[in-house]
Parts: sequence; structure tokens; C-alpha cells
Amino acid sequence: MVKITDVARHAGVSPSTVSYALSGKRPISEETRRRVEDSARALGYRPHAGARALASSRSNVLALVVPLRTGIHVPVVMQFAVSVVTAARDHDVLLVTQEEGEEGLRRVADTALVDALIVMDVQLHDPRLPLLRTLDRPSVMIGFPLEAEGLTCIDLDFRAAGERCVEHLAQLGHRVVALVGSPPQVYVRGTAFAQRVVQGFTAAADRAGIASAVHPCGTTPAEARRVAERLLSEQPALTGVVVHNEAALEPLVDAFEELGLRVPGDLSVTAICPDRLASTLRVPVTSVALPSAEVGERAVELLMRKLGGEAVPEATLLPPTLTRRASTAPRTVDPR
Amino acid sequence: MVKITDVARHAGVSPSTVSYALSGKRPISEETRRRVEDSARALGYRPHAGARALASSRSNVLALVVPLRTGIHVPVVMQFAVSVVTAARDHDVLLVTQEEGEEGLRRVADTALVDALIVMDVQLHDPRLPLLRTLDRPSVMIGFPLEAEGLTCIDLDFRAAGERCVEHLAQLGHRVVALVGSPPQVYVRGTAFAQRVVQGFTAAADRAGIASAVHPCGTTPAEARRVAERLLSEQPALTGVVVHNEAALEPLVDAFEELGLRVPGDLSVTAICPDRLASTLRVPVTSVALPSAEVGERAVELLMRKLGGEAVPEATLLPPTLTRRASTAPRTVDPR
DNA sequence: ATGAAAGCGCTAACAT
DNA sequence: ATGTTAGCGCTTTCAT
Repeated sequence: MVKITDVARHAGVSPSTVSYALSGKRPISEETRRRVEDSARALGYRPHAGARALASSRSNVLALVVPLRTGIHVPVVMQFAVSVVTAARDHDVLLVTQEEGEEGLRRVADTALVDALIVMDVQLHDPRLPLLRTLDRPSVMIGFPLEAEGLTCIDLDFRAAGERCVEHLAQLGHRVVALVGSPPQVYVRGTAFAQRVVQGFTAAADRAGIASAVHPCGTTPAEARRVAERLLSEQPALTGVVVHNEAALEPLVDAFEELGLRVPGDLSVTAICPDRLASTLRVPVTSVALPSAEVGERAVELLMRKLGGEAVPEATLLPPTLTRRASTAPRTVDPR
Repeated sequence: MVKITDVARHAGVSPSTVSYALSGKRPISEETRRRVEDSARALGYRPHAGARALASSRSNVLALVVPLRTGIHVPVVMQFAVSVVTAARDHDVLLVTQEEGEEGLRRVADTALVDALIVMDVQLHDPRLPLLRTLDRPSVMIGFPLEAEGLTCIDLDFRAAGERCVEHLAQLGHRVVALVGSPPQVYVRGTAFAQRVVQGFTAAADRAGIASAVHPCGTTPAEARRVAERLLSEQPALTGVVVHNEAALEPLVDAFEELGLRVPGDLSVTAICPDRLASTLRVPVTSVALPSAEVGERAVELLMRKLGGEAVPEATLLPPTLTRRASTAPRTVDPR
């Protein structure tokens, strides 16, 4: 293994000069820098990560804590992970599963394996909050707990997303709408984003003076079909549906059509889901995108600023963007 | 930060005794061990990862190199990643994207950030092979290159999987079969597993004396439909289909039915895909599972043995398991 | 069974 | 602008 002293000798300078020349942490004459860089390249020098971490108390590694639980759409997690890896230019990314729990966080943080953490899928009453507050490493959470005092959170503004969908339907003249939401257990464990969609959905419907109902929904086609039937029997005048459930979206639309309802002819459907999904369905669905990539980038950016000692806002809400596609249309005067 | 000397003082022993007591790397009296463990717990001692890596030249971190390219089914990658994290008990997992290329591998390996590497999505002529051979850290590849001399590979036996599907169809009396494969670019870049399926499929069909054809297929519903049409026009007597393309499976079955063919009444369909997908389709599909979890576990196990200096087989092929579901049936005497 | 002490390779004060 | 040097916290010989 070639080490810094080897490079120093080869370049005819001291080890510290090599360190500074390569890190740029103090001014080095143009000529010396070139010599050092040439020597480093010639010898194939790679600083030892552990030694560097020990001496500088910086590992240049971030932890990414990913959820693996029911009701979480896997591609979203993956896309997010990729965007974090990509955005974290000079940091590597350590994958921590949520199953490792608080112990996992403590392990990577307290051993100084990582400099900072990104925590996905934060619950309203997340048991990890106290720990994240006392950890001596900065963190950014994807999602909002009930009490975020002293923490840093970022996410799509799900409340606004719910509102946006209803407003879109209301503008098209729909007067009776329903929300098909996440699986029941998602609400039970208090996932903030799911509840915020409900709030936004309901508030916007009330404000527009239109009738609304909320239905949790499982992730299998069979459950989607059951929900579709319940929807129509409970709200016979229904003409607008908001879907916040990636897995159920396609089977739901299928179920509607099997039940004799054309989309968007009889029923307008909007969703909150990745664009990729909404645009590839048989009937492309009007949707508010889950901006995984943007959330990832911004999360890393916030983390870097915190690592730099900068103060950052506790909450960052990304505004929703609704893209019109083929699944929504003005309400017909005589529906059914 | 509490360090090993703090624990040593608290327990009334030397730092080396603490190290040995906690690592078990040399015999320690029962009583001393207890005292050390108690002190460590009382003080909340966590060994500094960097210091440990520097002193022991072991980081206890594995690199997982994941593909992000077209034609790769994301949930499979994610599930695999999770199984690696889970199986790698005492190692953490660093996520490296394939886009970082050879430089990425070199960075994490040469800086001693990781002890070993798991490389997914290996190509037949993978440019990383020479590097992996010369790297001073062990690696395991998921997938088989053409020339694996000196390397360690593991994967589902895709050739056998292709054979298995054909044999199943042949047993049911089908005499004309087709393989719907991966997107063309997957073959173009020489992804071994895709080609092996083709080989197995073709060989088994020839052996059984039945007619066969192979059709690459894109990942969009439109492309799936186009392929379905081509299939039927080119092989009018077709009654058995093998699908090796996660994204195309569902739209393909839909397309068949829209074209007036019942599954399995007119057309028997088998797939090579995750069980999770095969079993949740409208018509549950007879399939050979992609055992992501098992591949992950076995890969980690191989890596651990290599880290322990043990010799391991160059190639590990996991035998395919076919699960019968609703999509295959005996050929009817008078098809169409 | 335990202790003393020498590094592991790097960074960052502290010189000059 | 560059060099000297003292650690960073741990593991692991080498002693006893």
C-alpha cells in the first residue's frame, strides 16, 4: 500500500505538504502542487479512509436509513437512494435498514462510521426522534413527525398535494369525490404523509363545498377491487377520485372499468405517485409527482450545510406540481 | 466521546485487556470479562470505526455495487440489497452505484473503506473484471461473465430455468413455444443471464422436438402488445410462452387476452420473475422464482469465507424452482 | 491471564 | 509557502 510518506518522498516534500496540496486546505505554490499531484498519480496513492477519519474526525460517509415495511413502494425508496448517492458527491452512502432500529442508528453514529444521517419514512410519533436529537451527528428526516423541534425535515407538501388534486377535480365541475389512500396499517402507525394528504383532501373539499369520503386501501388487486365497489355503493354520485397508493392505482382503474365506468368519461382519477407510474398506465393518470430525486438532492444539501455548521430551516416543504393527463375530464352534465 | 482507555480505567485493567475482552481474541478470565463488559456498558463505549479500521486493517464494511440501468427491475435490486444488509450481520453495507464505474470500485477498495465487494449485474464482457482480479480485496459477483477465471460468481442457474419452463410446457403437451425476453439492449450489452435463458430455452425445445422462437421485448405496455401481435402472426400455432421480463409480463398477458386468447385456455404462460410478481397478477403465473434473498445470503456467505482466507468455488449456480400457478394448462386438442 | 508499548496512516496545530 | 510533530483511538505484538 502506498502511503502519504511515500508520496512525500517521491515529490521531495513533507507529508503535511502532500496532505495540504491534495486537500487544498492551505495555499500551496503552483509548482509544488503539481509535483505532489504527479507523484500521487504516479504512485497510485489513495488515502486510507480509516486513518483519515481518525485524524480528521470526518469519515465522509452518510447513513441512509431506508424503510422496508408494508405499504412502502419499493421503487420510490430505490430512486431516492440513488438520488442521495448521486447528490452526495464527496460522501459515500451507508445503507441502514429501518429494522435495525435505534440500535442501528446508534451504531453507525456513535462509532463515527458516518458523519451524518438521512432518515426516511419518519412516523408522526417516531421512536427515533429523541435519539436523533441527542446524537452528536446531524441528520435530516424525510417526512414530518408531529414534533420536529430541533430537527430538520423535508418532504413533498402532502397536504398541499391533497388539496391540489381536489381543486383540480373541483375546477372540472366534480361535486362528489373520494380519496383512496394507503393501507390501513399506514394510518395506524401514524405515517405523517398519509394523514396530511387526508387533511388536505378533506379541507379542500369542504372549502369547495363538495362531498368527500376517505377509503384506506390495501396493495393487492383484490383489495383495490373491493374498495372500488364500496366506493360506488357508498357514493353513487361519485365522479372524482384521488388515489394515494401506488400499488392500488392500476388495479383500481381496472376495477372501475370492469364495473362499467369509463375513465375519464364517468370517473375522473387523479393520483399522488411517481410520474413514471402515472404516465405508463393504460390510461395515463393526472397526478401530483413524488419528487424523489429532488427530495434526495435537497436532503443532502441540507445535511451538507449542517455539517458545515450552518443553520438550516427545520421544515422544508416542496410544493406539489400537478400534471394533467388523460384520466381527468370535466364532469358530464348527466353522469350515469 | 468515551474511548477504550476510559473503559480500561473504569474497569481497572489495561486497554489491551479491554480490547481482548470485547473481541474475544484471546482468553480472558470470566471475572475480568464481566468487569470490562459492565464498564463498557456503563460508559456507553463504542469503538471508533476509523481507529479500529486503521489498527486492524479491517473496516467491517462491504461494498454493494448496484445497477441502475435500463431493463433492470428495481424491486429485485432493492430486495437483494436488503438481503445483503441482513445477511452481513457484523458488516455494514456501502452503496455504490454502477455509474461510478471502475473508479468507484477503486475508490472504496483502495482507500480501505471496504473489506470486500459484491458486484451485481455482471456482463459477459464486463470491463470491471480485470480490476476485480487485481484488487487486493475479495469480491463476489452476481451473475456470470464469459471468463470467470480467478473470480467468484453466483446466480440462479438461468440456463436451467429456461429449460425448466420449456420442459413444463412440453409436459403439458405444447408443441410450439416462444420466449419473450429482455429488452434488446440487454442482449446487446451481453448480459449473461439473459443469454443463458435463451440457451436453455432453445436447447430444451430442440431436445423435446418442439418449435421455438425468441423475441426480445421492451418494458412498456405498448411494446409488450406489439410483441404479442408479432408472436401470434409469426407462430400461428403458438400455445406456450415463457416470459423473462418483469415489466412486460402483465401487459403481455393483457395483450393476449385482448387479442382474444385466454390464459391458460388458449395460451399457457410461464415466467422467470420474482414470486411476488407472479403470484399477484390477475392470472397468477406459473414461474421460476428469482431467489434474490437466497442469492444475497449466499453471496455474503461466500464473501465471508473468502475474507477468512478460505477457498470457495468459482461458480455457484442455484437450481431453479418452478411453481405451478393458474397460467399453464395442458394443450387443448384443438387449439383455435 | 494480563500489561506495556509500538504502530496503523493521516491531519492539523505549531513552528519557521 | 513549507516543514515538524503530536496525536486521532484502536489492535496487536512482545513481554511477563
